[in-house]
Amino acid sequence: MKISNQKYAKIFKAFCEEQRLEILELLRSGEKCACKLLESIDIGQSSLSYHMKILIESGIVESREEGKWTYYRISEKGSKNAIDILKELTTPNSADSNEETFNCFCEK
Amino acid sequence: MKISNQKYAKIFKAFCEEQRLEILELLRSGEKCACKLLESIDIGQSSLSYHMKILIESGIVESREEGKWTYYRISEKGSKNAIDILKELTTPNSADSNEETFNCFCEK
DNA sequence: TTTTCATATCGAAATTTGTCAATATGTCCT
DNA sequence: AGGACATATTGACAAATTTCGATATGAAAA
Repeated sequence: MKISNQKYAKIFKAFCEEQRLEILELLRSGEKCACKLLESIDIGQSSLSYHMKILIESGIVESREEGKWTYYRISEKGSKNAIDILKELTTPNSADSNEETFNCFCEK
Repeated sequence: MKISNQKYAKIFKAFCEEQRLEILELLRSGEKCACKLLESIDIGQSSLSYHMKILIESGIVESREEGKWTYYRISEKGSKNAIDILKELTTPNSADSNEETFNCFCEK
């Protein structure tokens, strides 16, 4: 339980920061190298690198190296996974192993 | 653009933190009051209150007051909205107003 | 109306995250 | 080999988030 929450939190870290959403927005129109992203976003090179690492660790972005350059793209698999998990996290789960009544009456 | 990214980031803040995922997990099995959540989670009362505020501001959780108690539940509407946005954020967008070529060749 | 209980808010401390400048690594070009 | 370039990593600082204890608010119970 704890372990998967940790993993899940990591996935959604990709989306809880404006700069990273901006990066994702740029990647929506196709694969881009870091240098291209740097041109479009007002951020230092090492900061971009930091964000790309987080995006990759979340599984939402994949990278591909080609010579000097690193190309980034949105991972279809990672995205689908994130959507599935988000659905799970917000779906009622009556079959859960919750030994207490479902409704809380606070009647102590 | 910037404004909606800010709004979107706020939504996904709900899911990028372990404690909040734990709270959501508890709410999946039905509406709960703060006192019940406090019993299950190792956290102080004011910290819980802080997290609930973030969850509510994200739209993922709704609350209802009844006498002394406040009941929290997962918002179906907010959840659907989050899923829609997540899909949008990760879907290729070739029709985007991007005047440059879609692929980056870094040929300067 | 005084007390008690549930939750919210505040201010300070602790922790985590993000930024930048400098440097490291590794590739291409001569 | 030597220089130029693209990206990663590091360490120090800045900023944002999270936590806690104390206190405020507001409803119910006595």
